[in-house]
Amino acid sequence: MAHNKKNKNIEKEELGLTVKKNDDFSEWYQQIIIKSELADYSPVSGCIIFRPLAYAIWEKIKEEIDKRFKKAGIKNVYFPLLIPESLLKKEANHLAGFSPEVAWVTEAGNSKLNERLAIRPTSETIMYHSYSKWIRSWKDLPLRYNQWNNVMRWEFKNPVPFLRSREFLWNEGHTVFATKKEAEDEGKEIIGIYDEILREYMALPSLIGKKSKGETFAGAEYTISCEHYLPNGKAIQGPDFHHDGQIFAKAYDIKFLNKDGKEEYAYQNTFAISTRNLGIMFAIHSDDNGLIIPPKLAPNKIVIIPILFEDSKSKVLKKAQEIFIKLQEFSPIIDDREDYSAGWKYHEWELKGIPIRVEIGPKDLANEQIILMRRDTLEKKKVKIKDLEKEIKIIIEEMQKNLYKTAEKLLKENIEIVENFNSFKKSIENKKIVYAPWCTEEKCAKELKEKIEGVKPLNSPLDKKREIKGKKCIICNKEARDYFYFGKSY
RNA sequence: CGGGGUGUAGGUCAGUUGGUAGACUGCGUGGUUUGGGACCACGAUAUCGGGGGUUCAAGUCCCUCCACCCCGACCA
Repeated sequence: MAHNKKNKNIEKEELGLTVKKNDDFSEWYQQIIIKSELADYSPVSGCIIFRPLAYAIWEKIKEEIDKRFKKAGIKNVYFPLLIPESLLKKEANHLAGFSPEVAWVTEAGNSKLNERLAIRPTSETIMYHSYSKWIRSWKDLPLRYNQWNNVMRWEFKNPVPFLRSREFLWNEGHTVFATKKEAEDEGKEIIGIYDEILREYMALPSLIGKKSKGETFAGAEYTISCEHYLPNGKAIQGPDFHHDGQIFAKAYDIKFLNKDGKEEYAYQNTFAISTRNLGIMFAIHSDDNGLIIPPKLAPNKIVIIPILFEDSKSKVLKKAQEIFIKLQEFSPIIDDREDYSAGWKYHEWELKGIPIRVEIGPKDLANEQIILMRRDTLEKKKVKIKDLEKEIKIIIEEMQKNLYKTAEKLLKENIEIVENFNSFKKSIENKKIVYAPWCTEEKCAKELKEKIEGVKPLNSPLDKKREIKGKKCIICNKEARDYFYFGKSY
């Protein structure tokens, strides 16, 4: 009956995702985030609430990176949230880059402050103020500090959970060296750490390369970035590393006496990975059934669902409990709620991205087996209970690899190499990232942006480049100086 | 910040020429169920985004502010 059909539709709308990833990415993404209980909106526009699931994933990422930073000799510190306006103003480029999106504290209680205080959009200015006091001699170097904190950038575009929020969490590494070479060498180490975490934990490939002049961090000499490709055809920047040369050192007076007793400005780097990468990861891996979390990052890797019938309930529950104890290392969830059907639970946990489901029912008891379902392929497999741990470990490995492979395929299939403007335009219209020769002049980047909305140079790979000799810039047709990736940016 | 759209129960939405608040879902309790979104009964839940105005009467008309969504300039 029509009435029933209508009810059925509403029911579906309620519980699961109502749109497909390929049909309406933006709506799909929002539903993934809200319905899987990763995050929720807050009363402050652009500031989201990290619910336990999202925060646990972030904690794990943070833990792995932090471990590697510490091993590399980087120490954690904490600097204040508020930065006096006078300090923020010291480096002109840096200020120009951030001032449009700085939030200010102007009052305390009923009294106006003498000087406005910026809520940090990033901490160079306040940290370097101290650095200039702390660094006196070559013996004080290198100084390698990092902080895990929140920053605020008052974006005017619509906020999107994780991908573009006004407050976000990140690490900001701020290091100081006596020589340019030492500073630049650190770049390889840091990008190596970020890349490892992206690949091994988040199952995300990226395009690593040097940013163009126009896209370089405000106040840096150059920027190395990891660029990702989102399923909606947009490119988005992940972790980055900036070599500041002596620019900040000169603005903030960070000098030291070298071994010859001569005064020198220090060389600096800054680097960061933010909670934006959570959004990138959720967007790339998840599907029409809901969230998919790479198993290495999933706080609960397994959900055990006992199939309960009146006559066998206690036996099945008992076995499920045994398995629950046996699988503790995977921090399992046991869903023994009696007021929901098994099918309902399957949908719920798929939506929430639990990597592996263990089904156990009366038919399985006799054979000492269970059914395993993996979230990425939705494949089911019968497994003997004695082989459970072994099989789960295999599936976790395979799933982690498979997610990476699928993400890599998405990235590779969406890169096209072009050498003239017309095919460039066509590729961009087809939502590709384009690899093309460029004269590297900023006026060409500007012209490009005017000709094709939202397109910008992403970066230029550090190695394995194509031969640039003899190639022409796809915009001005003059001699090209480098190959760059271009794309519509998120 | 510019252009467009939307705000009614926790969620999705209905609400006719203005006449005083509805559905489904979810939530609570009890019972029957449970191998891919089961069912029955009862129950709680709305300052109709906020403020102001027109009117005998406003969810409905007008003004204003706010929030959210889409598209742009900016950005991790």
